[in-house]
Amino acid sequence: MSDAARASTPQTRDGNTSARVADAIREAILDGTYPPGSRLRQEEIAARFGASRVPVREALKILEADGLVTLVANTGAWVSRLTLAECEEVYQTRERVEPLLLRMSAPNLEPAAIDRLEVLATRMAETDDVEEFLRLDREFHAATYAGAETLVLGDLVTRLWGATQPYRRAYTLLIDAHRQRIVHDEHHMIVTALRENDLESAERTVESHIRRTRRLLAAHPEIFTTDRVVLPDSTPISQLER
Amino acid sequence: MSDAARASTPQTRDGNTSARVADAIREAILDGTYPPGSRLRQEEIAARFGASRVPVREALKILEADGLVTLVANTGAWVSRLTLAECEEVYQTRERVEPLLLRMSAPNLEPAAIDRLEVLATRMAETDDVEEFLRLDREFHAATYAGAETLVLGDLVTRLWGATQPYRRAYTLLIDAHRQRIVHDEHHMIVTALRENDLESAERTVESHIRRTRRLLAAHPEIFTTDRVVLPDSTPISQLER
DNA sequence: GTACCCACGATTGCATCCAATCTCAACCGT
DNA sequence: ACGGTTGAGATTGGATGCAATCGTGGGTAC
Repeated sequence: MSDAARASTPQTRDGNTSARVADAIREAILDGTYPPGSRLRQEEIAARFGASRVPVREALKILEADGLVTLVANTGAWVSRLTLAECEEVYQTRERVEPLLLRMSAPNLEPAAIDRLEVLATRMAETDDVEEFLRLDREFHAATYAGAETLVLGDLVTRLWGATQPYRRAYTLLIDAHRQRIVHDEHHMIVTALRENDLESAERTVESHIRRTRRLLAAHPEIFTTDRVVLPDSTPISQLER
Repeated sequence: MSDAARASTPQTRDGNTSARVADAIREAILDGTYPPGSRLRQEEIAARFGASRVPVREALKILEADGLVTLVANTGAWVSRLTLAECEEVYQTRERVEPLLLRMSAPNLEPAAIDRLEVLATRMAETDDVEEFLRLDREFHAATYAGAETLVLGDLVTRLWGATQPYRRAYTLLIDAHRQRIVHDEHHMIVTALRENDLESAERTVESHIRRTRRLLAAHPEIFTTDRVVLPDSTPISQLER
């Protein structure tokens, strides 16, 4: 264990190192540090977080249950790589589930929260940084669902977002962010529907919002077939380590 | 480690003890051996499966991610207990998701498979054993979804079923199985819709089938508030060990 | 009699160690 | 030259041991 690592977790024991490690790995996967297909070595991760391999293995099991990581017995762990079909499946599921979550959330959204949604949608239209675009998009929809006092469904949606995040990134990198005019229109439509308390319309807008993205992804199958993965800093990795 | 346990897993290592243990615990929860709220002690489980505590802990983490188990740091693991609100949430999610899964499955169901569905529905109407009723119900719907070549969505539905299984049992125990006439009618309606390849109708029938169950559960909140849990063999446990 | 406190046992959390398995490259045979 | 095989190194899987934490019961003060 490195001294630096030990310093960050002095000797206090919070009793949930594995959860912390799982969250950290999850975040690293979502922000593109670990792209799909990349290998996760227990020892390396353990060293990075100043823990032993046991909590790392527990974290990997958690992430496997989340669908973010694929484990092969006695062999190793890789960041899950979705096929186009699986990705479409996730999107179709989101089309059905997220409108419901929005319906549960909407009645509890304060006017101030809706104003903030508007701000987010506008900022999203203005940025041309891909990573910020993704972050804002995520934040927008999360804020949209923030009113739902839900445990199960919120977790589920978070999971579905997580599973498809790398492909959203790949797609956004492919398409110029400024071309996504309609995305911003849809976001503003959602805000309006929420403000007018038109649940029916809000549900339908989210649904078609997701469906449109699904179709666009399906129109770019090369995102799923290529071994080349472009990292956020534009460093191409031609052959992912196996 | 007991000799009996060691005999069942001689010294061959399959490399996925934790997955095996997780499956076994999951099954024990689903068949009512571990009712909601009961405590899961690592050492006891380890002894039961002839493993050390490490794979047991990994299994518990997996089950926690599945929502079947609730872990508290430095304190222990309990079989998750849903509130009525959470249970309704799961059912509402199922109302949206299962019709989709059925739609994906239906085109791939052979006529023979549909015949088998009919048999299952009929047998279900004839039995008066609660456990068999539950088993057949599960099998019926699983067979209904068997045509879907899906990884993500199938897993999701399985998970949702798992989370609510104990409450389905409690409810079924409450209501006389023979009174559930309408359940059988709904099942036969699903079979008919599948046979006639009427996807729209099949989707809607499943949806209202689930919705009806949700409403019935909501009409019996005592299932969720009581500490008394009736085990399948009718052994009442008044106070679950904490 | 009740409320608070402390110490002990029970249980979990994590690190270390060892065994089993896989990977990969060099080697051999054809 | 090419495909199959084998052995060393790398990596994972699991068991044991110890430290930290929590629940609980007994004791004490008020």
